[in-house]
Amino acid sequence: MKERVLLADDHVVVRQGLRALLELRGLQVVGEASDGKAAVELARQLQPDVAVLDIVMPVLNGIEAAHQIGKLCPSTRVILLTVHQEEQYVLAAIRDGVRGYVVKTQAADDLFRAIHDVCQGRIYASPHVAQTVMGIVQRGVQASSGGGDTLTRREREVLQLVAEGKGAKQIAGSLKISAKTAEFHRSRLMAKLGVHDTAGLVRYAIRRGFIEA
Amino acid sequence: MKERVLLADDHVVVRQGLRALLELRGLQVVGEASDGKAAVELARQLQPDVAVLDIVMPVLNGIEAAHQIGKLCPSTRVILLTVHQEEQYVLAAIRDGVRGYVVKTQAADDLFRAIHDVCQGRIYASPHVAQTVMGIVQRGVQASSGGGDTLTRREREVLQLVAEGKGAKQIAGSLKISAKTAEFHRSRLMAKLGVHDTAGLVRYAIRRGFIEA
DNA sequence: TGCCTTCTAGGGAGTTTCCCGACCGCCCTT
DNA sequence: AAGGGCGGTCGGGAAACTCCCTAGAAGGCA
Repeated sequence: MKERVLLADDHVVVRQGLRALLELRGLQVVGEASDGKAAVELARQLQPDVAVLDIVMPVLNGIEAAHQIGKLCPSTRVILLTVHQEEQYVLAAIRDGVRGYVVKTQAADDLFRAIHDVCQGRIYASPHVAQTVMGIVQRGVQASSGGGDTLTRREREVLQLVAEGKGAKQIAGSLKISAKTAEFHRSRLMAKLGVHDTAGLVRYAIRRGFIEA
Repeated sequence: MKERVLLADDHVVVRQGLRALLELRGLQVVGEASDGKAAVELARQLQPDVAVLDIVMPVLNGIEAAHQIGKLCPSTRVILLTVHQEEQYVLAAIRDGVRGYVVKTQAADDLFRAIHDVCQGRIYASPHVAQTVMGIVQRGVQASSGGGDTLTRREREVLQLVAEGKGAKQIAGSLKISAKTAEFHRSRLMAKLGVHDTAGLVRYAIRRGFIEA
C-alpha cells in the first residue's frame, strides 16, 4: 500500500531531498508546502494519509498547522520533523494530537519508521524524544500540561540569574538564600531540562525569552 | 564526468535527502559528515571535487571547516549551504575562499547549478546572496571587514565549543591540544570580549551566530 | 634578521560543581 | 488530625574547574 504523504518545510532543497528519500522507499508524496498555512490548505484538499511538518515555518508554525490539520482532516496522521527536542515542543505537540515526532539529527530510517507506525495507528517518537516524554510522564503530566512550563518560580529566578552569568554565590546574595540552595536549584534545573552544563542553561533561557542574547 | 561530492550537515535526515537528490542527478556522494571537524577529516582523506557544508554545525562550523579544507585540499571547491544569508556569513565565507553559497530556501536546482559552476572554476551564489555581495562591494569591503571583533581562528573554535557546553578537557580533546591551552584561549576570549563568565561567552556566540540558541 | 602575535603548555592556589543526605512548611487528601 | 507529595532550605566532602603566572615554539612581517 502506497501511503500518500504531504511534506512541509520552508527549506525547499531540504524538502526536495526528503521527497527523493520517501519516493525511493515507495512512498507517494502528493504535495509540498513552504509554510504552515499552505500545508493546512493542501492537507484539506488532498486528505493525505500522513503529513510531515517542520516545526519552524513562516506564517504558521508546525504545531499550529498540526492542530488545524487535526481538525480539518481527522484521517490524516501528523508527524513533526524538527531540530528541537525540548519539552515545550513535545508537550504542545502531544496536546495537539501529533502522532509522530522525529528529530532531524536522526537518520531517515527514523522517519520511515514513524510514517509506517502512525499509519498503523501507533505513535512514534525518536529515541531522544521518547526519553523526554518518559521524563514528563514520570514527573506527572498534570503539572506540565497546566502551565506550559514545568519550572517553579524559584527555578525560573535562578535560571535567569545563571543565564546572566551569576555564580551560585551571587545568586544566593540576590535571592537572600544560601549558596548551597542556589546550587541545588541550579542542578535541579539541569536535571529537569536535560542539560548538563551552564551553556545549555543559557541557551534554554534565551530560547524561552528569559534573557536576551 | 561524475563529480565526487562530500556532504556535511548535522541533520542526518536532511543529509540523506541531499544525498538522494544528488545521486539522482548522477553525482557521486563519497562521504557524509555530521560536524565540521569530521568534514575536514573526510575531505583530507577523500579529496573530493566539491564539499557541500552547512554553516551551522556543532564542533566546527561550516566557515571554519571551509577554511581548513581550503588549506588541506586546494583542489576541493567548497559550497556553503545554509539558512542564513546575512552579511557576516557571506563576508567570512568569501574571505575563506568559498566558491559557492546556496541558501536552503532555494530549490535543489540551485545547488546543482552551484556544484556544476564551481567545478568549472566559476563562483556561484544564490540570487539573494549575490545581491548582498553586491551591496557589500558597493559600500566598500574594507568598512565591513573591519567591523567585527578580531578573534583568532583558534579563539573562534574554542568559543563555539564553549558555547556548546564543552569543558576545557573536552575542548582539548576536540582540538588535540592540552587542557591548559584550551583554558588559555578561553580566558583570553573573556578578556578580549570583556565578559567574565561562561554565560557571557554563550550569549556572545549566539549573537554572533557561532551557534543557535 | 628581529619583533610581534599566536599557539602551545605546566604549576598551583583558589573556587565551583556535583552527589549525598537532611529538615521544614505548605497544601491536599483521607 | 494524620499522612504524603512537593517546593524550598541547607550542609559536607570529593571532584572538577577556573584563574594567574610563567615560558617556549612557530609563523608572519618589516
